[in-house]
Amino acid sequence: MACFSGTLVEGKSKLRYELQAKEVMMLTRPVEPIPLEPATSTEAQLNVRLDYRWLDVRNPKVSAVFQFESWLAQKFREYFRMNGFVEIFTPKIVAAGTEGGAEVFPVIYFGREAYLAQSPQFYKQMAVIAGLERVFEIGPVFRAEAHHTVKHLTEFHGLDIEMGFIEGPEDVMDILERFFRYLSKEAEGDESLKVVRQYYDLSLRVPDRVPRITIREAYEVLKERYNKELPYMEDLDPQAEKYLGDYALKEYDSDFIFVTEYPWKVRPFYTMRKEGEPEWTYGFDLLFRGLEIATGSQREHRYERLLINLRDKGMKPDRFQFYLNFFRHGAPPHGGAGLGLERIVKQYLNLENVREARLLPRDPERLVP
RNA sequence: GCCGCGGUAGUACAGCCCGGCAUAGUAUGCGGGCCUGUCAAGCCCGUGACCCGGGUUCAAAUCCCGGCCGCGGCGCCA
Repeated sequence: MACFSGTLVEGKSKLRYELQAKEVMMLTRPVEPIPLEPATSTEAQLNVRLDYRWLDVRNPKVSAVFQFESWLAQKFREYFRMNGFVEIFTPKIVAAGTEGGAEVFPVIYFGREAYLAQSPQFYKQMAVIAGLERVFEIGPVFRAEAHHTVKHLTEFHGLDIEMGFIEGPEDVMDILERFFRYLSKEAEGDESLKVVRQYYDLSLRVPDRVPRITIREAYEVLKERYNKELPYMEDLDPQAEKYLGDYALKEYDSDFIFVTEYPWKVRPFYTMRKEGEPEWTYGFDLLFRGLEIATGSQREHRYERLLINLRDKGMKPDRFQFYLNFFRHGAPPHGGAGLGLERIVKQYLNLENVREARLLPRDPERLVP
């Protein structure tokens, strides 16, 4: 690595300029030839690039991803603070997983069993109940699922929001929708994104009204337009998500679509069930170009109902007593959502793999560098 | 976790199906040279590899088994 100083003059080279060096300072001398050429690093396979990430990211096209990610996180913070949300910082070492399932990483905490937080879910709700009213957090989340896909990481960054005194899940969707509209507008003119724009198309289709369809409507659309039949009351599969992304684009000129009123059986116990139709919920997903980037819902804020929900899920209330306690002294109607930072970046920049949107990705096999 | 495909120089590929006909090929990189205001390009020379462990066979990069790793899909999910 070296530092050159001199005069930049016009030259005959491809770049049209050349530096007439007056001084060359050798900063450090490599101990071996470079294994990955920064200028062409993206021609190598992703796993090789990740092995030599410090070289790969010297490629301006790669570094642009992280400049954009930094910008995006900043805009998230900016937008929600602007709207009265308070940034919170919740523990990542926790006593229980959100659903109490096996998808958490166990850690030994002074001889006791603890886990790496798979979401700030419980604590952001607590913060709302505590009177912070509207909160958000940007923080790491951990998932111990052995996924081998282009959209899963075992460690990623969650963009979480939670808001109190809502009228319904629409309030949460409204603000998410507005956030992406804001993002799109900001991305258009931002000078700091100049380099990023050289490599990536930053235009976003966010119509005045982002489509919202119930999952029951989605079943119909899938069946009629795409000849894709999903079992009733089941979750969308990846192909279905892609179809719905296509549907949103063609029918609404939108990169986004909300799918609402998910079945109770595929949603966590803290989700509020639909009034009069307890088999359905006020839970929704947000699809961005056919990929789930956010999950949200109105939460159940009534203590007795939470107990019923837990029982219906076959879960032991005592394991979640610390969480249930939050609701013992009154809780406002509230709701929120969790978004995946890397997934948003992946979809926004049309990257092929979420790993590209993470400086040092962790997956079931990769632990270094 | 399950299924499919794969693992050959620093990198990207070919060869493997039909085992010996290979001193394992090509491109690029790297080292040197020629050429040339410089760089790049072009040309020449050189450098450097069969994932690991078993098995089959006279003979394995090539066939079989196991492991590890990689890619993708699924389940699941942000």
